[in-house]
Amino acid sequence: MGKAKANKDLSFDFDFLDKLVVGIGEVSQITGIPTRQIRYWEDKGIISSLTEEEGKNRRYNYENIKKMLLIKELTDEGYTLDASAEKVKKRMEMIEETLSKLQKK
Amino acid sequence: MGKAKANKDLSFDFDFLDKLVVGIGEVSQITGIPTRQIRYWEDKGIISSLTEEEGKNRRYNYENIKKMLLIKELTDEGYTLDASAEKVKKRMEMIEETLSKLQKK
DNA sequence: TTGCAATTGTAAATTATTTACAATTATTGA
DNA sequence: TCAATAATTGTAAATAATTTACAATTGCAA
Repeated sequence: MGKAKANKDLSFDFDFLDKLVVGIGEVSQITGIPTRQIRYWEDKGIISSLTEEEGKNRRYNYENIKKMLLIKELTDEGYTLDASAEKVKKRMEMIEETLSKLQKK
Repeated sequence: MGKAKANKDLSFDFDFLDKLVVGIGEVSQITGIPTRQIRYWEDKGIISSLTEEEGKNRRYNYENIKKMLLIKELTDEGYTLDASAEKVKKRMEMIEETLSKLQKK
């Protein structure tokens, strides 16, 4: 197997992450955050979902999920929810910057 | 922002992919393969899901999804379903090898 | 102990998925 | 061409998962 081929398969994962959209149950499984808590955070405006029409199931992309994981990290450390959300904003910007660089490559 | 920090955030994505488990609706959105077709492929034994109990909703991990995408690629090229499945086996091994190397790092 | 932040509980309605049976549409070799 | 097989698609009824809304509970700091 050539190294070039392996890299091709891998770089594709950034397209994959881009398409990745999952429901609240999956997010809960992935992050360990209860669905009830995810909805609460959304009610509070801390996070957001992609869902357009109300009544339809919530959909989250990679960025949303990443954000939840970061917030969870910080609240576990002892920060309040609002403080965590504030801090996460800055980290999110970093991540986006990193990802966009890698996508271009 | 330090480069080290960015790398840390990124390497975390391999853990993320590991935890990633999604339902059939999401897989359909991500891959563009209709849910009906995904179930058909599963019936035929071409792909598999993680679901243990029957009647419960199907769950797919990253490997499953990747496999579907590869099969779709090949059938679109004109290969039969069985031939595609055969070819994909080998490519899957490559991908796993690549991923496991990156996870260790 | 009061007030607020944060989380959790749950019922009824709705949305999404499952299974099972069947029909339809290519494709291929005789 | 035609028959056989591959591949996909349709759908109804049952079940699983999610939504919203109203409320209760828990934890913590002033």
